[in-house]
Amino acid sequence: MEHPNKAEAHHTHDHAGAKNELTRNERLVHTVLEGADGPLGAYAILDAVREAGMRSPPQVYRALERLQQRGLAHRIERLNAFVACRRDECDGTATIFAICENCGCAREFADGTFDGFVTDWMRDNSFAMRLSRCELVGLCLACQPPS
Amino acid sequence: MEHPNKAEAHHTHDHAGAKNELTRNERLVHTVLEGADGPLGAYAILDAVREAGMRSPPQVYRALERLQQRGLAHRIERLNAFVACRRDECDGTATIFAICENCGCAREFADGTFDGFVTDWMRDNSFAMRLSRCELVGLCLACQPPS
DNA sequence: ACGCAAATGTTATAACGTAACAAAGTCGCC
DNA sequence: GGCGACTTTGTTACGTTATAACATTTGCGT
Ligand SMILES: [Zn+2]
Ligand SMILES: [Zn+2]
Ligand SMILES: [Zn+2]
Ligand SMILES: [Zn+2]
Repeated sequence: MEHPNKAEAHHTHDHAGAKNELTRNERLVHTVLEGADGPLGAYAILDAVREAGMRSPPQVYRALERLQQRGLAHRIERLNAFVACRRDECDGTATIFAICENCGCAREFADGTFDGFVTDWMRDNSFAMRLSRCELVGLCLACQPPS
Repeated sequence: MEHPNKAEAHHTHDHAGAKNELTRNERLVHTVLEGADGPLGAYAILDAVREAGMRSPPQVYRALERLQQRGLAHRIERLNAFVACRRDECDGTATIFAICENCGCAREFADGTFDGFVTDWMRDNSFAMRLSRCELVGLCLACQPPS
């Protein structure tokens, strides 16, 4: 049983500042994610940046990894896809997504009650948490059948 | 943007009852998961059941899908791996895992505070939830460096 | 110019998952 | 028993997602 994904959550500066420190490839990928209307798979991103000069999966995955470290992008585990973070204060350690099964939209938010639950649980159970991920799956308002 | 994973959460009977309704392949896969000391990837499961006669990935994935529907197994998104559920009342709609990055163990639990947060949020935001998944990532007690 | 570290580029391959179709088992019904 | 409908199983072949390993270039301090 071995493990991946040391990718997330280091720095805690604000997004505006972090965006000015991006390398060329990071900026390319981030721009694509910001312009997308929903989560994008790594290979969809690759297609979008190919003409700008990025041609192979490792280039995209590396950029994504660093964007996640800076809290500028998140991976949605359930979809194997990535989104740009639009919450300025977000450091990527406690994100929640509401994912629509019909249109594929993924709305990111944070919640104090959730944070409290997580904090309490890790204290009570001696678990040294590095980050938490919560994914709510269902239908967004626009996709629900008329009442 | 298209979507998968209609696999979860139908029936709500208890596990003991559900286990007696398993087909041959479902039972094989479930037995392997129950005997494992942590999450297993689909191909690891395949290796474990090969001598019993299951020889191809679709067979394993089909069994896993039906075990998940019955609440007898869960997929851990972050690990692309599967575990047997050990909570008798679990229907798979609101599971929480604490995942250790060092030893790979995944402890499943439920929590009333979390359920309340989820219920409130979906009411306040008109989101028709089908299921929720929460994955806490860090170090389990056994894997934490000595204080 | 030289040395070093970070970033980028490239190839090949590993790991995870599914579509599509064929064959065999199960069960009720005439 | 024979037939039809449905479920389960078996098999091939492929699609999608992710990473290992190594080469090259870039930026920068000395
Ligand atoms: Zn965020
Ligand atoms: Zn929707
Ligand atoms: Zn469970
Ligand atoms: Zn551990």
